[in-house]
Amino acid sequence: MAKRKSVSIKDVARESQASLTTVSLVLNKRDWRISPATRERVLEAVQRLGYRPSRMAQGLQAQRSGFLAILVPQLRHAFADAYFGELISAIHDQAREAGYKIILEVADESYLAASQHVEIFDRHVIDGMLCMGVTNRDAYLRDFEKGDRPVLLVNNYLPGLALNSVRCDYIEAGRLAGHFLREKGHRHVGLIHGAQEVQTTHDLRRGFEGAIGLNAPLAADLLEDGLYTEEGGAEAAIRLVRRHPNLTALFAGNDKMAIGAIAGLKSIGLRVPEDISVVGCDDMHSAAFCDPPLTTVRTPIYELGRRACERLLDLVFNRAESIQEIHPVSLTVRKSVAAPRA
Amino acid sequence: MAKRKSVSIKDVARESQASLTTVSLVLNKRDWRISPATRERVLEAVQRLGYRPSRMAQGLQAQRSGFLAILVPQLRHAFADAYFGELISAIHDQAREAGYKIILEVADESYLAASQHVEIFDRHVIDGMLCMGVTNRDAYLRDFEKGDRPVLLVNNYLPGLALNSVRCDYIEAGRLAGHFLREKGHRHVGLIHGAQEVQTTHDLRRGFEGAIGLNAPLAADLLEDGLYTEEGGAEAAIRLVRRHPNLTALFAGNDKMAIGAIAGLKSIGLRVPEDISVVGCDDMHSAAFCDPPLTTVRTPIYELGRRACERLLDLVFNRAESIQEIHPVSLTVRKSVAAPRA
DNA sequence: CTGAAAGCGCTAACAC
DNA sequence: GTGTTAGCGCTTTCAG
Repeated sequence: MAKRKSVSIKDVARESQASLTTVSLVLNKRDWRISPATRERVLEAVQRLGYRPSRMAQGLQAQRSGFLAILVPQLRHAFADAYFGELISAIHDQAREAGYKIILEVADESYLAASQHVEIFDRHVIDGMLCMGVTNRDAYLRDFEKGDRPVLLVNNYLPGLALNSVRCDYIEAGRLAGHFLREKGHRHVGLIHGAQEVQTTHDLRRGFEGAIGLNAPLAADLLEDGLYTEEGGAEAAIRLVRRHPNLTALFAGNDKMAIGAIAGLKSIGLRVPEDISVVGCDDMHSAAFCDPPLTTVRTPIYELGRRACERLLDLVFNRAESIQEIHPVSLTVRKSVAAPRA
Repeated sequence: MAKRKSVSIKDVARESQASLTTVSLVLNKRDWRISPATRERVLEAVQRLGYRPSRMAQGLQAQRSGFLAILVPQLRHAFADAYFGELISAIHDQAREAGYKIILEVADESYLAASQHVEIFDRHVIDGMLCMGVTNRDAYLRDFEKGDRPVLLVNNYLPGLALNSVRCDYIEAGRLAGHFLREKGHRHVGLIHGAQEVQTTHDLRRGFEGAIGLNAPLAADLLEDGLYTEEGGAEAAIRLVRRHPNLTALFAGNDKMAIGAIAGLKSIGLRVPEDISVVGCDDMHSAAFCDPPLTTVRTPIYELGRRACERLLDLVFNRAESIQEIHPVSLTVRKSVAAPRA
């Protein structure tokens, strides 16, 4: 591991018979007053020595690190998840175009106890932060309410808190699913929702309730928490149909639960969609690939991730003060919904 | 977005009537010669002002950034993948314990064309790099062969190149799968492999061939490329059974292809495992959740990721010169294998 | 057109 | 015990 002594701007200056200033000016295209000859010499030296400016030194000088953090909640294995993965991928792509790098932070208990989410700003490790998978219980988000740090929630929001947010319209998502099922003739439907502490869970339910032709909220015994997981979705589905054998359709708050629900229903001898229909939400890659292919509400996660990153940088560079964006959703029809059995 | 002027070590020095040195010494626990009274004053000032040392400035001084990169290949949406996700999660967890942060880099064409994979070192953005999902065609890896930069391949290796590597034993993985199927009585088996340019693909095949009781390599028409995807696995499975209706079992090089294969087989009216058995490789989370639950070779991905990160830091801190580690695998038996039909 | 010098925030020899 | 000072590598006034 031979320590390669890195070449600095000084070396370039010496080699090109120019001063530090001159080299810096040339490199930063502020060279409109530098003579072509000098510029050539500098550029040649840069080339020859393989000089690359240190980003740490530049950062120190500019008081900008060039990093953005993605904060994800503690999950079994946080990044092994298609939903988060797609967001992360999108954010990365967008950040790169802006010359920014992405760092990953997991907001687990010890992390928050040590106030790492704030320290990462104060220590100038990052210029901005995107928070994914937040819930109403994430008290640490209050630390960002003053708006003195560029922070933005991705695809969620917290009713009480004034936090920047870019998200999909989950009321409309629920409405689309409910409307589609009603049109197909379903009158007895159940809902497998995600965590109650996630605001979009409530939005989704409200939209759904309105669209299936209910004037009142869905009865509590037509709701089950599917924990956002396949396992949870499977168990929730089984509990629902055991309790209400006349159910003809289920709507799940995300595709993972929907896919789990299908597996669960099959495991107790029900056919999808012949005996019971299932609608998901997200339109993840795997939604097209389960059996039967899933009819689901498409929330444009990738596009949303890019947009969130774009807006965060607006915050970082003071091109925006505060952000609230709600993006439209649509319905992807596949094979998991049929008319109710006679 | 009020620009919060961050408090520096100077402010602390002034407030605590001490010098920069003293403050620095106290903060870095080199304070064995500082008087308790002074230390108290300093600590109090630090507390009161909410001082946090700038990591950029520290990095500049120490010539260490405190960042590690994870380099992943270009994928449709790179991070939306359970295999990579689990590795990333593991690496993150390990890095955190060492006070390191993880940055994500995607090795797409434009990235490599610009030699970003090298520049990120030269610009002191990172102290080390972990490469995931590499193939024999990744020519850029040669740039790391000299060993002057701390780089380590995760769960793969390249036969021709002298690169650090921490990986699972894929020869043994193939052997375990083959042996299990043979024990169950299978004599006509097919293999759905991953990309030929991935070295472990060959290891897996060699191990498999040996164990199913072949003296020669598997006939070419018993092999299909499943592209590491569900779709690819499905198509490969269908092609194999169409071509050889007497096949009683399939081995897939990863769980995604195995799950796809099961879906594909079902779609043409075959039952798993009654008509045909399927074995996967990885033991991902979803392997327990398909229908039927997948019998698969467990490659301890999470543990491997942590270990890879640990060893990379050994490289970074010159505690190791070069690294080659091969980790054991095991078999997880579920429901996707039965004895061949009579 | 070009260069000297200050300063970003921190650490560590080397005084005193 | 504590402070002075010289960098780490870069950008940017401000003078020539």
